[in-house]
Amino acid sequence: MSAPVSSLGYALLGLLEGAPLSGYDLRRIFAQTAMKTYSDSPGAIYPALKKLERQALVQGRVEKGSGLRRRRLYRPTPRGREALRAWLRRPVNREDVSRGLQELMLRFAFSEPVLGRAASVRLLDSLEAEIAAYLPSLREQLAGLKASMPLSGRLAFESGLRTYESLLEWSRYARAAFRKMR
Amino acid sequence: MSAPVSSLGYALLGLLEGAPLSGYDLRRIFAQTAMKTYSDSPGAIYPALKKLERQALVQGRVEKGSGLRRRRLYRPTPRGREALRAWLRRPVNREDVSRGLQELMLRFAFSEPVLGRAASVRLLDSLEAEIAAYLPSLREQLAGLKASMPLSGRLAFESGLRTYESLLEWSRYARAAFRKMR
DNA sequence: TAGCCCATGTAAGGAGTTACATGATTAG
DNA sequence: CTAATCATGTAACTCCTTACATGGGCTA
Repeated sequence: MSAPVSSLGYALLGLLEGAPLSGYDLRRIFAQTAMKTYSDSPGAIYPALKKLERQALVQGRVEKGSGLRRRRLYRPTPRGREALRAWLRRPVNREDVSRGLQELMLRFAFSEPVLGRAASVRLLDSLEAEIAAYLPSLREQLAGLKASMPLSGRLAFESGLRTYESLLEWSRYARAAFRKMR
Repeated sequence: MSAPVSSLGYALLGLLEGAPLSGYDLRRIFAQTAMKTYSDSPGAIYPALKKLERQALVQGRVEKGSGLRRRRLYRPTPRGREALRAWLRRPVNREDVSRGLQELMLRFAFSEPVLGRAASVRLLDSLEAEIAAYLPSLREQLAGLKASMPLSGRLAFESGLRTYESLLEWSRYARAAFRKMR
């Protein structure tokens, strides 16, 4: 019974699945790329890597090579690879869409290289289903609150609605992209 | 020198500005409305309220009235009202847009009832400026990584781009809504 | 040889999570 | 009178934040 893996933990596992990386590499990725959700602070990354290692999900070893500085490169273990896959295979649920979409998008980003196109499309399936189920309840809520809300509150709410609507459109676009590549 | 106020703290202050509420009321708001970003757990709300009270930003008092259960109703103090205003007046910066838009939207939602339309429009101004400055760097990043990225990674990135593009459109729509109401 | 980037780490503290505890009031 | 709901709270734990510490190697 391994302890639960945090969102940051999965992000690290996913990146390591692509290539062995050091803590410093990972920090640079979070600092420089659009993965701004995750902190690049050493106080976050290094302890997280240690925890994954304690859980036997990754293994770090100091790079031996032409007189370089000590650099601990981490690789996923078989158990780590399996944990990542299980995470990527989880169908999208209400929580995933109602509470921040960035973790979901990270999952989607990793899905194809790790599990293959079919799994990515399955993620899109469940994403569309969840959004389709969520949108009406949001629209209802808006209709109910419209009268009592200040204008800027209503507009902020509508911005949320638009986010989900445009995500649905994106999902269909993503589907088409997968079809084209077959 | 008051200690910093957390995102949750501002959310509470903003809601209390509208009407005096109890911890339980606030939990229900977070649980039932679309403000799913914030937790409705008692272990989050009650300590946060106590902290705000320690900082003299809110004041709680037990409702006296027709034989009711004890209910501690909180109201913002003058200092609390000023802290909320200062938060709402902060112009949008890169961090605000690159790292989760929900807090930003909360600020916008409170802006009009607390500060008035002009302040809401100023927020839109700085939001549009930030997005306009951020988008090109994202597009560049995408162009650079396109080749080395798996398809689902590219698509996830594009979903982020679309989010910002549609936020720009929303901002113009929001502007128009304010003009109409003049 | 000074200064800068590479690279890893720790310590203290803040804030949220889960789970538990407690008790009052209302509905059936 | 029993269950559900209202209402507030605490304790233990985890995780992240900020700030500091350390030292190797490269470049001017």
